[in-house]
Amino acid sequence: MSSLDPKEFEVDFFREMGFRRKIGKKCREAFWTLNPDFEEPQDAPCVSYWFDEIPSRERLDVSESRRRFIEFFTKRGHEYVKPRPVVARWREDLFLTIASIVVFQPHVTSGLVPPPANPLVISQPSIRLEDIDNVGLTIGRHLTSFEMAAHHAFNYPDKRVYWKDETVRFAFEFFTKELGIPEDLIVFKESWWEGGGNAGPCFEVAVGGLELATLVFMKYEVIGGDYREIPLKIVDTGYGVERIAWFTSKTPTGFHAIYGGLVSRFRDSLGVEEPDDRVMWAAFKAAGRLDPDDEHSVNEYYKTVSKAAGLSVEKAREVLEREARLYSVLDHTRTLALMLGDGIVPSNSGEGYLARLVARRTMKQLLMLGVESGLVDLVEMQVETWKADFPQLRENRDYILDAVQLEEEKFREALRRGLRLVDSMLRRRGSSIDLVKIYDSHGIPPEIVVEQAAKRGIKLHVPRNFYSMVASLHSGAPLRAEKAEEPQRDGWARRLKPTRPLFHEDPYMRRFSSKVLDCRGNLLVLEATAFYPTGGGQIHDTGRIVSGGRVYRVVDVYSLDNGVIIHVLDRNYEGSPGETIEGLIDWERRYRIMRHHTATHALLGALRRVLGSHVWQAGAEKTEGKGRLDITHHRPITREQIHAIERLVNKVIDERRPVRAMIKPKNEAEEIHGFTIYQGGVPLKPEIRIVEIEGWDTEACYGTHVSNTGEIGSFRIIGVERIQDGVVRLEYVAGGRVAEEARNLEEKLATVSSMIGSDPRSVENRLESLLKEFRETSEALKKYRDFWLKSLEERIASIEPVEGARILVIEPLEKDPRTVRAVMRKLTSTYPDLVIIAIYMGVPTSIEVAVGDSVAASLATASLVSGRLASLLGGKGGGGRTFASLKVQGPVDPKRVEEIVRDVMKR
RNA sequence: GGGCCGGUAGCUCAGCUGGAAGAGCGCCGCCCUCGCACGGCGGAGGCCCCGGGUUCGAAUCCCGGCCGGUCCA
Repeated sequence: MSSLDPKEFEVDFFREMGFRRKIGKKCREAFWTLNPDFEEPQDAPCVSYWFDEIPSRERLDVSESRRRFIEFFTKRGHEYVKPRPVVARWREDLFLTIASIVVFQPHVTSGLVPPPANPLVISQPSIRLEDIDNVGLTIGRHLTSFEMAAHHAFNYPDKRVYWKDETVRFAFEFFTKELGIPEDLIVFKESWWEGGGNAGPCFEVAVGGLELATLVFMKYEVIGGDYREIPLKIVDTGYGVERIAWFTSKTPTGFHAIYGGLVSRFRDSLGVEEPDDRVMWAAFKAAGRLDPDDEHSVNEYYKTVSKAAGLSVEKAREVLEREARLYSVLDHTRTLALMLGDGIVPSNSGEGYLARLVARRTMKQLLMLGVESGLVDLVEMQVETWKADFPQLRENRDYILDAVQLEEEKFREALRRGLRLVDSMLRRRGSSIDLVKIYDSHGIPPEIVVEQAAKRGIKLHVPRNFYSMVASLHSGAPLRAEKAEEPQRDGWARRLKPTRPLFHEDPYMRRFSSKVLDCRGNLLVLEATAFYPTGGGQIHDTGRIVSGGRVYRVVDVYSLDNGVIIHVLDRNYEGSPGETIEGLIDWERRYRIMRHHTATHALLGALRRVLGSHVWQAGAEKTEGKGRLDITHHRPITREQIHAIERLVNKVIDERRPVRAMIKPKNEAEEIHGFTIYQGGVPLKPEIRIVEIEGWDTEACYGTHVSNTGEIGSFRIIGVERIQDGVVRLEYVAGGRVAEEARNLEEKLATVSSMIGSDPRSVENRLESLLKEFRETSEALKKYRDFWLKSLEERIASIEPVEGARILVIEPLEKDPRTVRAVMRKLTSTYPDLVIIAIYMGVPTSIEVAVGDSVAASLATASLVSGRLASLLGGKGGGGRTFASLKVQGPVDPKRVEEIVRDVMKR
């Protein structure tokens, strides 16, 4: 926002209290304060940390900080809302929950769905990975995972809750009354916030150098660089729970405040010696001014600490670098636990990659500390430490540790592979090897390569802008040709009213009548339809539409965003709007699809029970022939697991559980069933359709289902395949298709049996004897080859040499030129004076020439022989010193070939 | 979803400026030994991922696909 209106920041409270607006002398930023001595807005990197000098009433750890905040706001009319997972399952445009407002985007912020409470208070665990490489260095300012405590108010045009003035008062009261911070130390800096398509003015609240909260007043929508005021005005605050803990604890680093006793336990496991208190407090004082992205600032930081603590700069750097690694391991392991605890499966794409990224950055830090393994133990300590605050860590403990274990193994494997490669590069190319390329293609962090090179006595160094070099490698022209905009054949239908979905009212309806709403060409829109449109992983129905004695086939059905369902007919519709038609669904097909669809839900329930709750649907398709479900899972599924899953689904079928569909308000559905309902995506509607298999599985779903699991009949998994790292695809059949599948297998077995002259009962025995026969034949063939070789040698013995070369022309019976070549090679290496010509008669005839070493040296090379042959026989060819080949169009007389070769030798 | 790297003997890989498929380890047999290990000699083991193309000739070059790895959205 170029022209920020200063009026945006004038609140009654400031006037009442006598706050003054100032501009920072160095920082040039506007701020509000009661303190006549403040000349800067009191946040890093503008001023140093000095909050250690501000007395705290009491020391609050993370849990207590959170509790106090929530209590403060619930006492002031805010309703508590439970935090959501750190994986933003309800967002299609975001992988991780990066702030509390993300919880309400986009459905609440756009006005589509009311907030779950208003005003509300929440403490939302959030993950941000942008600054992952700075974590540790800034001793607590940067974290990859943190809790954003927040109170939100949503002001609608017809319902005002509260706005800037009240928000600022709350902040002031919380900091002064609840935390006991002196009034004149609190500073409100004017700023501007943007994110997730929204924007607005904000205050950053800082005390003693540490920013503790941001108060955002979201009132604009950002559309292509333009700011448009929106009717819904949102108070979006963010208080750093970890910062409150740090502020009140007065520890030299944030990590000491957040992790408490875990710091020394990690210190012991990683072998990082505890530095002198003086060094740490010197770091504290200097860290506020540190800009971690600026090499110069980082060097200044080490210098400042070394001076204050009486150490050499090298020593200060060494100590602080080791400390930074310790802290980043503390931070990353908690982040990893949280990500896995909310069910992320590490992989090489999507949010899975982000989990892998965190795991690998952690292992890199461990390696740099000289620690080879033990990530699992560290994560386990985090789970133990935080399980009361985040129950998902306790619930998914086994999965978390197993996934970490696997990641550790995979990284070790990648490292082993990569390092071997690096080694051979170092040997071949020395110091000119490309660190960026090695990282990008093989995942070996540059620091590790440098270390490896040092072992071989080669000095390399990591460029300062290493990661931006990696980034620039990826920015190169990803411009793909935009898909040619399909001609909008159905634009006219966008203005129609939504089609009534009869398939929801009665999924068993197979014939219906309705009025034609509109039609163009072969596209037909009805008032109501029982034809299911492709969607939610379920394929569309087919069938017939009968009108005025004419019968049309329905070949495709799809729906527009506005709920209008379009039937695609096999030919142009000849009727007109208003007339009544009759629709007939291809019932056998539809019923199979329904069974596969309900089977899919039953299967997912079984998968989550057998494999764990990290299992999420990653894609699905249900057709007449089979069901297909892709799930997130880190390990290959074993045969035993497949059997257990299959048994469980069949049990659910036998239990005849009722299947119910119902429409529920979004908030209520989420509250009752949790986010696991969003397996197949997130419907952006205030009310969503829920399909529930009683006591087994509940999902938001648009599809048609049978009314009782008993109708699925039977279930069988017919295929399991790993389609990418972290994703497994299952294919399965239900009902009558199970018998068909069994029949097909049986037919195949019968065919195979008869192909080998047997029957299904004795097929194994027959195959065994065939294999034995094959082995014996192969051995016999080998003997004949030896025999052939011997007979050739006899012939060679009787050949009259020409100019000292013996010429042998053969027409091998062998089809495989490789075998013949082996023989030719063997002979020419045994008899260096030998020239062998092999002729494979055919169209075209191909000829191969092998020349013994001494002939090639003194008389003629193979390429010379083949060249002569080619020019005299009318063919093409060439070759090397001892071997050559050529092709000739028609048949060739071996005698003539021999003559030509003799001539070549005589020259 | 995209970029990059790779797919050759059971394993690890070399060969990749086109010209007769290789090494080390492992396996089998023999020698050595009372026996084992070591050592020595000999041997078996290959759809060079698949499909097209270029070429007299492709593991090697080109195009497409499959699979794996990796980085980034």
